[in-house]
Amino acid sequence: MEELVALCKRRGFIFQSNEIYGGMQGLYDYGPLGVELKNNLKQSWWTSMVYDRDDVEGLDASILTAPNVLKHSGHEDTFSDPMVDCKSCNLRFRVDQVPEHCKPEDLTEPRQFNLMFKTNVGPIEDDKSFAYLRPETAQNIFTNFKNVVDSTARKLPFGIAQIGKAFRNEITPRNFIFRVREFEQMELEFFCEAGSDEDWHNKWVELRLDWWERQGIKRKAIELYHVPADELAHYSKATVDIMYKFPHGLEELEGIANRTDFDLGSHSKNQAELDIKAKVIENKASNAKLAMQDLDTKKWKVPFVIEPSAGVDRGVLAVLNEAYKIESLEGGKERVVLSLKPHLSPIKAAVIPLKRNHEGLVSLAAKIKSELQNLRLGRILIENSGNIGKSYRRHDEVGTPLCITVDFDSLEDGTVTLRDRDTMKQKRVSIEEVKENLQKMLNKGTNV
RNA sequence: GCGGGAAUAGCUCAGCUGGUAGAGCGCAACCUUGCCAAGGUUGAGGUCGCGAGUUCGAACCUCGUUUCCCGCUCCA
Repeated sequence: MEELVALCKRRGFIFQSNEIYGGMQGLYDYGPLGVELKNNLKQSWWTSMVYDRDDVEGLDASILTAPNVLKHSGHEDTFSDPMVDCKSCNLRFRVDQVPEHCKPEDLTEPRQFNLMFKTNVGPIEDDKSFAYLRPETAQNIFTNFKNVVDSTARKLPFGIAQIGKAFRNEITPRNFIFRVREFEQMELEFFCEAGSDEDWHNKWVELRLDWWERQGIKRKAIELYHVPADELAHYSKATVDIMYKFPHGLEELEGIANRTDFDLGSHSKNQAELDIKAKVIENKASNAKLAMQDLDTKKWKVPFVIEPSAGVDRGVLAVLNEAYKIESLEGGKERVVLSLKPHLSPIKAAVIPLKRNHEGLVSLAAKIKSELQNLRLGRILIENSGNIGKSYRRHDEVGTPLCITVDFDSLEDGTVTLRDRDTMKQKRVSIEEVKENLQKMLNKGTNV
């Protein structure tokens, strides 16, 4: 883990937030290469979830969330607890659940552990004018359910996908970008008929495993965890966690939950008419019926929801960890390589003039760079640091799959050297052939 | 939140019993017809995480604090 953290900082993937003022716990910033990697991972998810399917719509909703939403979702009750620590047994309890053997003099003052961030909205600061920063992206998918159905004429089964920031005031952020207070989620809420929910649940577990494999996560580095009944979240009927062998241990990368009709039911008015299976609290604030009408029976039914919910930051960490390799070369040298899948690589290709201050080489390299960039395949970099060996190693370390070297022969015969990151093999091709080589490389192993 | 460890240049680290900071790599400029990180010359970077205290004098001692790591705890 430490090597990975050092590489991330040295090469501009991930920095500690607010570092020049001492840093802030549980917050990280993505640097020049990190933002590319993260965007590529999100794009791959969006492509596979929305573009490649015919039954999913996208959404990008607000982060600031009305208190009513998180009241009826159950978060206000489950995400906010006054806790005390017992100094003699070293355990923490909710104030109302302290066992008898803990003497009052051993207890600390109760402290509020509110996992949801609040912020003030509007000019007046009082108890009523606040909003929450959403603790998950799921809720405003549910609150937009009717909008999406009405504007797209969707029928069951169908899904709504969203990628976005979520915030949790974790007590102990830890393990680099694994557990942080501000993070990004990629969530799909897939709505289906009650009764078909278990089949869809199984299907989504398989689909998600496939996707992670296509991002370079080896199947044997993953274990499925069927969450036992007493550990299930308040909304869940069944949850399967995709556990990945992170550097710090086996932990959750994605959770696929069967949220039943809990959420749509909770956010609906006139619940008694809807035959809701989940236990929901009465809702007098909502003005909507989040249900679908059965055209045969004319009855309104609340769909069940299967939720594959993946952490973007955890995904970045997993992908980096899988790709990170140290190879031993002859002469006792070491080579650090990030064998990222090409579609995830922050830089798709580096164009390197063999001699950095030779005008002919540099301008030909710049021309090639600009032509490749126009293919819109991602970032192409002109690398002009002078020493060819160092340039190759540098790009190995940041995962650039292809290097294109312009030398003196290039000026004569219009050919360049292509160098492959994983095999270190080189081949000579004409400048015209570079494009198709690059394209072929990027198509290899993507989700398309 | 508790216990333990750590923080010195961009990175890795040195700095003896307190006497106002060093190395290698990296970086920048120039030179080098150079294809897998170790060619040459020159140069720019740090007040030693932050704040107090002790002392004639603190990177070094004391206290506090921030951040990171490990173990607990917590973890929709």
